[in-house]
Amino acid sequence: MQHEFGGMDYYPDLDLFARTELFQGTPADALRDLQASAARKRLAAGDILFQQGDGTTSVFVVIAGRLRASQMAQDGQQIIIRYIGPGEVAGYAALMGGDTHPGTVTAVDDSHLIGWTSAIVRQIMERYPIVAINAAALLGRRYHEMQIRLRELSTERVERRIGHMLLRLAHQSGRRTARGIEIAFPLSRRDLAEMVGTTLHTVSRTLSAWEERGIVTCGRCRVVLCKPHALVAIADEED
Amino acid sequence: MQHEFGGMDYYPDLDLFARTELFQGTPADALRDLQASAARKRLAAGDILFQQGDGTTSVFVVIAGRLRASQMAQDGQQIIIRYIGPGEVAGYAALMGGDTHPGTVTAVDDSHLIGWTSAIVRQIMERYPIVAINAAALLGRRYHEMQIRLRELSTERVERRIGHMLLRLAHQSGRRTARGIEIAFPLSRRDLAEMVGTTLHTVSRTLSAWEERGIVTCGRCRVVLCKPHALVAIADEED
DNA sequence: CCTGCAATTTGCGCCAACGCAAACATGCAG
DNA sequence: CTGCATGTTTGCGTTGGCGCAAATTGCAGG
Repeated sequence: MQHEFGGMDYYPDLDLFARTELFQGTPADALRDLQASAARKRLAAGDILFQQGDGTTSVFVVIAGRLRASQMAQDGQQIIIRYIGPGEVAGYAALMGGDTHPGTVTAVDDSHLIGWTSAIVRQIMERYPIVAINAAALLGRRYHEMQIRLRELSTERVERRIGHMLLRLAHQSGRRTARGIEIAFPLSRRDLAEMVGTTLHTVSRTLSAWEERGIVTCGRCRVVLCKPHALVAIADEED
Repeated sequence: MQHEFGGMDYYPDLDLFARTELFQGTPADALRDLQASAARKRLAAGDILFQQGDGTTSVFVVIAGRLRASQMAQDGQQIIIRYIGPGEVAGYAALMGGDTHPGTVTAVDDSHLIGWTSAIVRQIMERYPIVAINAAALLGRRYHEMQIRLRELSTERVERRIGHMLLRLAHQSGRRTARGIEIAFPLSRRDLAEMVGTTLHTVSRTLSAWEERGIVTCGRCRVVLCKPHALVAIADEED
């Protein structure tokens, strides 16, 4: 629904490159430099890109596929921070000069990425301020997203939170189908629960109730929004 | 406990300036440029710097005092995002090219700030990449903070969340006193509740219980941690 | 010193959602 | 085709902490 990054191109062309959230607006010669110093990486669904606590070695830009960023506490409880799609950055720690990755990033679909080491990224940002400015913009957007989620989690009931999250996911990576808007990557009840701060049981019950009312259709790791407007009503109605 | 920004200096000297999270590492001539284009601002406790939804006009750096950043939903429910102290940035939207402020910022103590318009900030970041890099770093740190709070809010009980938050606040702006570490700005039960996602009633009950055990001492809008180690135990103990 | 507002404390009833448990689907491996 | 692992549904008892209400305390302004 957002950018289109041309399927499975393994060697992305400059044009595609220039539409990336980190590199948009970068002059063409800089893009060529960048491409020269980039490392390509393929991941199969389920593969781990890096783990929480790992030393920060690189920043990655997603060319195709989708990944999940998650945070874990010592006791094993984990939450999902966000899903990362084409054009977006994975491994922001290297952008901000952090020395370890604050979360784990896992591929949820087969994915293609390109990466740069922290040192190179730093040089690039010093030479081409637009890249540093883009980095600030992208981190600012994510910070803002988190503020909103924190507010939702603090003040809203579970049903409404699930509604908001599905709408957000549909917006980020929904795919129009005959039955409605489908979340375009495998999303289990547990995943959804770990995004909105509840249990898979509660998510399951909620989705069942919605399915009864024809608002959604779901299968194993699949959710299709049949009546998005009804979801909006649930998520935003006064009361 | 963190930086010291020399009390009430209204015209901060370059040295102080250079210890700011946004400008550290900036060359001296740039700092002089910056100072020339800055606008000074004083706020009394309770004054509003800007409100959620306002058009983004400026970024501010706190020289002295303390402010509170909050987020409000349509229904009036609000949460506190964070407290902003000396050396920190208020109004990050202008750093990331946003066109409206995503939250409201209010002074909780008499405060001194210096500010730059979005346009000037943009120019500065283009001319001195270190400033853009610092902006990315600072937004990254806040993003990371939010991830941790989101995880706590998702997975931990209220008592533990209150414990973590008090420890965090003490770390950011604690002041050693005879009785223990005092949170160095007015913090009501309601404020604490809006930071950890609960009600002022629950906060009050929790603090009362802790006061009984000698872990904290509190008054009206005051909290002193008498036994920080006991709080750490509550916040981090297994189980 | 008095008055009034705002912050705090505390009691009590209730319910949304959790936790556990058990049955049931679905898709992949062999 | 069959079995297994993983995901999903659903029932049921429990409870943390919310919501309401009322009493109390502390601070500021007159």
